[in-house]
Amino acid sequence: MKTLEQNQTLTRGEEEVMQALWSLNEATVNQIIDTLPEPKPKYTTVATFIKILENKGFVAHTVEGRGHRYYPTIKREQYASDVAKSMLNNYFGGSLSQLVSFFGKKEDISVGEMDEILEIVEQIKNR
Amino acid sequence: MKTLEQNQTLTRGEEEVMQALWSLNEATVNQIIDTLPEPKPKYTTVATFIKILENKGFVAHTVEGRGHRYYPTIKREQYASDVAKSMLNNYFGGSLSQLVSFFGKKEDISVGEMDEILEIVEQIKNR
DNA sequence: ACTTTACTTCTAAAAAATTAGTAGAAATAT
DNA sequence: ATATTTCTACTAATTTTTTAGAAGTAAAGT
Repeated sequence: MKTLEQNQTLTRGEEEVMQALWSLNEATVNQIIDTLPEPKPKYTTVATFIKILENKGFVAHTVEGRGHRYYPTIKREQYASDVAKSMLNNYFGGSLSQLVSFFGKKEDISVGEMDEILEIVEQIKNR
Repeated sequence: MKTLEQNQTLTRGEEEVMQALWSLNEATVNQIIDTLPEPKPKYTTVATFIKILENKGFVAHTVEGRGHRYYPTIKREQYASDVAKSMLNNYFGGSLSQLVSFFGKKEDISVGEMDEILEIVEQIKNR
C-alpha cells in the first residue's frame, strides 16, 4: 500500500514558483511574486500554483496572521537530483564524466572551475 | 532583422521524438515509433510531432520513395548544451563543480567515474 | 460596529500540448 | 487499369497547463 506518494514531475509554471520558494525558504504569495521577473503574474495565478504544489505534496503552509506562509516540503537538492539524472541520461549517456568532458571541449568551463572540480574529486576519492 | 530564428524549447512530447530521431540519425515515422516505448503512440500522433518539429526548425526531410525520411537539423549536443546549462543555473548555481560535488556527496558516483573525471580535467588543463 | 483591505478558495476561461481521425495522393500489387 | 496499401497533410477533439475573475472570510482601520 502506498502512503504519501510524491513522485511527481513539475510543469514549467509550477517549477518556476517552486524555485522562488526554494530561494526564499519560506514566503507569502506576495513575496514570491516579488522575486518573479516581469511580466509579473497576477496574485491569484501564483496562489493557484501554490495550491497545486500543496496538492502534489511539494509545499505546505503555516497560518500567519491574516494569511499563509508557505514553505517547501521537499528539498531543492532532492528534486535537483532527479532533474540532473534525467538530463544526464537523456543527453550524456548517464555519465557525469561525459558532461564534464562536453563542457571542457566547448571551453565553456573556466580554469578556476576545473581546479575546483579536481579538488572536489580528490577530496571524495580519499574519503 | 531576424533570419532563421530557432531558439525554441521543446515540449515533453516533442523532445521524446526528437531523442528518438537523434538516436537514429535519420528515420521514417515508423522507425521512430519502433524505438518508442509502450504504449506506442499512433502513427499520426508521431507524424504531427514531426511536423511541429519541422516548423520549429529542428527537423527536415528528404523524399524517399513513397514517403519521407526525417533527420535532425540541430545536433543533439547543441540542444544538450542548452538543457544542461539551464539545469545548472536553476539547481547548481550555474556551477559544474557544484554538480560534481553534489553527486560526489551522494555516493552516486563510482570510483571509476571519478578517475575518468580527473583524467578529463587534467587533459583539458594542459591543453 | 461597520467599512475597507488583504487574503484564500472556488470556479472557470483561455491557451498550449497531445492525440488521433479523415481525406487525399502516390506507390504497389493484381 | 484498377484496387489496395501506405504514406503525408489537414483538421479537430481531448487533455493538460496556465491564467485569472469572483466569492467568501478574517483581519485592520475608522
